[in-house]
Amino acid sequence: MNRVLDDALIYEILSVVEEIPEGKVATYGQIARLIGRERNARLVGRVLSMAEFYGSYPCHRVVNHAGRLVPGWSEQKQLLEAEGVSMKNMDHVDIKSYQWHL
DNA sequence: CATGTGACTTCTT
DNA sequence: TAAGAAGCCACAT
Repeated sequence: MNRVLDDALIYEILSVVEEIPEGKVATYGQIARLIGRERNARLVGRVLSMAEFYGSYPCHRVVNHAGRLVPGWSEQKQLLEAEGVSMKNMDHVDIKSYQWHL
């Protein structure tokens, strides 16, 4: 099993991800900053990779700072377009216009 | 134990 | 604005 990461950290991350409104996207760094771990963006990505194991979360609304989608995840593009998020190109979303702001 | 890679960011040249 | 370096965490070799 996987229990390497702190359950508290996972809860915090998933809580924030769950708060992302429909039609908006957030970056790993932004999430990391919200939970007080600005430099731990990598952990956010790792947690999201196994987020489905913990439950159903809108992890498709999370992209990197450049708006690039998750490599090797073809569904993400369709999921975002279905929410009204425009694509910059094949693998990048128009994060400049759809980034989640508090 | 050392190195390198990965759903990453930010600061500095 | 683009490119390089540093920072940080978990995991594979």
